[in-house]
Amino acid sequence: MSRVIFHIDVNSAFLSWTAVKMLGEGAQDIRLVPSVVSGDPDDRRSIITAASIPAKKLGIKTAQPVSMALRKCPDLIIVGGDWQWYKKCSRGFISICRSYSPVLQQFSIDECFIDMSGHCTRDDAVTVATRLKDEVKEKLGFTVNVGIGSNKLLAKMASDFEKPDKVHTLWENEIEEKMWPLGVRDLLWVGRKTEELLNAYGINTIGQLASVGIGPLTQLVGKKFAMQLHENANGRDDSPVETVRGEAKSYSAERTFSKDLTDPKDIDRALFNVACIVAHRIRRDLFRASTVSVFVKYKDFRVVQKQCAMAQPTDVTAVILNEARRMLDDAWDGVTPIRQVGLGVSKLTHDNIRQLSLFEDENMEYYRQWDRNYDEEKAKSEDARMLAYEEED
DNA sequence: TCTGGGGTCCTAGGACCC
DNA sequence: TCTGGGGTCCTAGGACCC
Repeated sequence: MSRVIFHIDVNSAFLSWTAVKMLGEGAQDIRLVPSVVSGDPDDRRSIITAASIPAKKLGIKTAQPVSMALRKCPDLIIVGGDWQWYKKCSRGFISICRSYSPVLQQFSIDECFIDMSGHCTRDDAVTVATRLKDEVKEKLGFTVNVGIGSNKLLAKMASDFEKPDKVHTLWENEIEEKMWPLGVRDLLWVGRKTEELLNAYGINTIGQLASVGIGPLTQLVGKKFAMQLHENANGRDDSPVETVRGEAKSYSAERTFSKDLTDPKDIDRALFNVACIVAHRIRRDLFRASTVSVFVKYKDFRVVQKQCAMAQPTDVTAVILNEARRMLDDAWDGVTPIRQVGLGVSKLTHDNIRQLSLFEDENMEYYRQWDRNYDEEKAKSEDARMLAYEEED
């Protein structure tokens, strides 16, 4: 049976959302001038999260360092992000999409797929998609692109065509004309490394990739990835629109320093901070973790990672931090300057069985109380920020 | 020019078991 | 003492996504 899938993508999401918020505060519309959103506008090491179309026309792209963008456009407007506001915008956007079809898969904060099979036909798909996009614009004040196809891959490729505020189709009979002339990099799952590899073998367009046999492709990228690339380049994808989001498999947090650090005290302070954040998140989601990992990134971007399995799963900050400290000692020579430090947990479980251990740290109850205090403070400050936006409604 | 932060999945090698 | 082969788990590293 043939399906009708929409992929809906907010145009320059963080920038559009920030623009809507600033318009409400009486500011100019930053979408109409060269502007960007970045993590910390005052930090030269931060990178661009979203750029306006006028900024993109000057060669400013997402993921570029702010310092580089400033060279291209000295009077660039740089604004910081506001996560609570973005979540509110995202909820409004998803809720409108869901009213068109309950079979919805949220792909990220600003993208989703909906399965429109049964809600519209191929013939009126563009009309319905146009109505959806106009409804978002009218009710929420920002624009989206809608891509339409018979599967998720084609829909997603289609939404990436000309922006903003557009509806595009990519049906099977349009693949040759609309998709095959594109460079391989435009295909989902082909990043910089794979592009370089394919180019080195004379495979430059998606059409060329589509005609390469599985055998030669397997030699290049391995069997699993070869199968995926071959199917996708030919426009095939039978994955369903998944309405239930799977549970998280890992949590992590990292900090990049404004200057590379060598003082163990500074590095330990950062490790402490990320441990608090990660442990708080797993407690919030009622998880315990069995594996802790720590990583450092050096000046030259070389990354060293250590991971270890714990005797029993835990959600206690102090326990996680101690493992991380031990591994960091192992990973870092104590001399080489460090750019970034991170901590992650995985092997998550909801089990709440605490095995009695003869060697349980006698301070454990103190640690748990410390965590409860931390969680309370965190909840209070988050409620306060959220409330600021809820009151506007 | 000099590169954030948060995730997922895959691969390869070694340990260990049968 | 030396040998095959399969399965699983662990760790390290690397690719990709937004």
